[in-house]
Amino acid sequence: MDTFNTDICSKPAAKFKALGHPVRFWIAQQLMKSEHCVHEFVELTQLDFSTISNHLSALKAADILSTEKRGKEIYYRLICPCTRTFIACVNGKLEKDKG
Amino acid sequence: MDTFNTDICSKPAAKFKALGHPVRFWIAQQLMKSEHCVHEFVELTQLDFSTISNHLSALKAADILSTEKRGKEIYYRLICPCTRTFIACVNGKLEKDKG
DNA sequence: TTGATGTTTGGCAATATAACAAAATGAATT
DNA sequence: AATTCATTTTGTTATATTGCCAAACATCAA
Repeated sequence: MDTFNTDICSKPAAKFKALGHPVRFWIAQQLMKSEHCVHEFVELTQLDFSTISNHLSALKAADILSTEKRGKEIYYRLICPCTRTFIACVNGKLEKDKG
Repeated sequence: MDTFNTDICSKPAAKFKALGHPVRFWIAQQLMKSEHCVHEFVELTQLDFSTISNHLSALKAADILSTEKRGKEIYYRLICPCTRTFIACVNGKLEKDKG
């Protein structure tokens, strides 16, 4: 076992923390299928633009999302495929638990 | 895209939230290699027994850990291998970013 | 009963947090 | 240059959480 070291564990933990909010988890889940831009998320949540923007910033700060500007819009997408895998697995487990 | 639904997203998000704390992330990481019991974590963190116990409870409540009692001790282990995979991937990414 | 191993509860102080509104940015279009 | 559109940043408020410790409680084995 390793001795616990805050500095070492804070960064990876922050990634999980970023996904640990219903709205942010939902966003990541939507991005499993394809990229999307801010106003699409706003429409489907009924939340304020700024609220969604802040959630997206949080995910980006945790290096979970990347952005690309095309035309007037900014497209968000998942950086790491393992996020997809883990989300899928978590969802799978939850499905099983139901039945 | 799916409409956002709090009920649906809260449970999976809670799993991420559970891992979104440095100490809990570290615990999960240690359990990637082998099972351990409470006092081992206490020794290596210098935290109170109750503090560690609460962190373990949080992870268990999120269905990330399972327990087994053997003799005097209670052994904790990771339930889902995909957690291992995701942690390894997150760590790998962070390693890359450094270099 | 005693000792070892964990859990639960209570309390506190600090911190975080989510959300909205309004102002600001910046690119693209006119 | 001015305007418009998409998004971000800032300010604020209220709320909730949370992490931690300490002390009490539970369980089991010797």
